Amino acid sequence: MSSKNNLELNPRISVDCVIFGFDLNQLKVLVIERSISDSDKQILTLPGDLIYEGENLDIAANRVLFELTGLQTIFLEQVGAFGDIDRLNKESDKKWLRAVREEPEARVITVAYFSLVNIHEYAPQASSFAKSAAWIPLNEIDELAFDHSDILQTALKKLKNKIRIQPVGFNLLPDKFTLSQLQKLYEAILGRELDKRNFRRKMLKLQLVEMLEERQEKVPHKPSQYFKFNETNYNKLIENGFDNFGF
Amino acid sequence: MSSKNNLELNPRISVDCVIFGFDLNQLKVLVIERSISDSDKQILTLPGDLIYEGENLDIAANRVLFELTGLQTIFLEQVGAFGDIDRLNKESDKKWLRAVREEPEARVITVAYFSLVNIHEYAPQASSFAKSAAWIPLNEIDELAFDHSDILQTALKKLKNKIRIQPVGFNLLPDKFTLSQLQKLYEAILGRELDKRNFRRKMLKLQLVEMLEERQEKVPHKPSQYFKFNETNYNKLIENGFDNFGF
DNA sequence: TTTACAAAGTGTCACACTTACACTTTGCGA
DNA sequence: TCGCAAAGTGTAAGTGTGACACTTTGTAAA
Repeated sequence: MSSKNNLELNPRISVDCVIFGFDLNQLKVLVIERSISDSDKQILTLPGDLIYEGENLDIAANRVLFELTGLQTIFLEQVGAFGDIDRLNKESDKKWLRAVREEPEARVITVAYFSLVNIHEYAPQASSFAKSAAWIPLNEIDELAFDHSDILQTALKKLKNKIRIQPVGFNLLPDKFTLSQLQKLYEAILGRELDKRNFRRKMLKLQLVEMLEERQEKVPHKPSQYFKFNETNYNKLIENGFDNFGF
Repeated sequence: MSSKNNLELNPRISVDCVIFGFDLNQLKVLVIERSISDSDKQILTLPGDLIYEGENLDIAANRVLFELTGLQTIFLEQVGAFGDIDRLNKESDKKWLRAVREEPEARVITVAYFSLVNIHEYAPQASSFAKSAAWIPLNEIDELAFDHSDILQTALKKLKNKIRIQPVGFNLLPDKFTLSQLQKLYEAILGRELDKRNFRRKMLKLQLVEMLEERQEKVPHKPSQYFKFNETNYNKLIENGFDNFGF
């Protein structure tokens, strides 16, 4: 088996992470601005890299995410594998690959993961590798390198589906939050507005949240109560889902 | 980079298929009984194999499925990637790998797909490679080789989730079928019994099915009407999903 | 101190869907 | 003609959804 042959036969494996964050207002995504050394051409990518020899996929995903952004100990859920033959074939992307990869022409199959984090607990730290990691609002991202737009869209679809049947928000919100903030999160994910009264009724009926004594201070309007998640019920609902599937 | 090093660095990629079939009574899964030449030791696996150089994942999945079972032109939906370091490390599995694979010790990451087929339209044909392909009732499968039990469970979970929000059955049932048969399918997937009247009401209200003129014949009881899927509404519901997500 | 502002918070009604439940019908075959 | 076995059918109580508008309250500016 020749070296060239071998190179083609055995694709490299990478992992890419779609990290959603919420700043109490907007849904954002963590992206890496990558540039070829001493040039100002930049490409925007999801945080990702090749896995190591003998490294489990989910461990690799956590490692790569940490190396590129400083984010750690995150629960990552798999989105799927993306392996189209031409996924790295855009000319603008190949330039970057040639500058950085040992075997820039090699086929790479990537396994994508996604997660939700509280944006304020996780200020990304750009590593030396990436020029910078940054939170970008979902609706301001127009093009990512490689097939990363595709990966992002698939992850977003998964998140939208997830929110139908499981509670979401524990990882995206601070310990105490207002119901309006939780509602904004749902609206950001679902991409449409919800009725305030109906939303509150639902959340309280599910006993997903509990009212705290504390309320907002120094806001120029009626201060809202703070709530916290009821962890027991939250986890129960994660297990069982909260719709009845129509039967 | 040494050859050995290279072998470890670059995992092989395979695809595995979880094919669900329904015989109007039970949910079954297509498995391959694989044996090491002239021995009677057998292992049970999902249909799967290594992908070719330069072959897209979903095309590989269709090819491998066809080669092993004769099934063709099937819509395959991705389940995910399975890449744990020790997924091929059971001693009983390694024996088979050593007999069949060029590099039996190489790491293999697999991408799993699943699909639903009408069991009567797709009688699997064992190829020369596999000793035999067979439909086995879901509840009679106790152990599969490698991590294939894990893959099967993940695919089943995906199917259960899918059925909540999308119609299912078009591919699993013959052109004409009775509502009891459709109900049995749902019960098989969900793993619990459903109320006959409520089930019918729901299916008819959704306009998912249409009553045909024809009815059963020569059954030793009141013959049932045959129904067919309303393809337009079926596809519409696949697009939009049929629950309201609670909001 | 009064006033304006801005977001919080609250209730109801009509409607649709879900759940639980038992008897009658019908064609075949003995 | 009788028995069987599965098909087929209706209703009532309860629960969730969707649409809708006004009052409350703390802050900050006048």
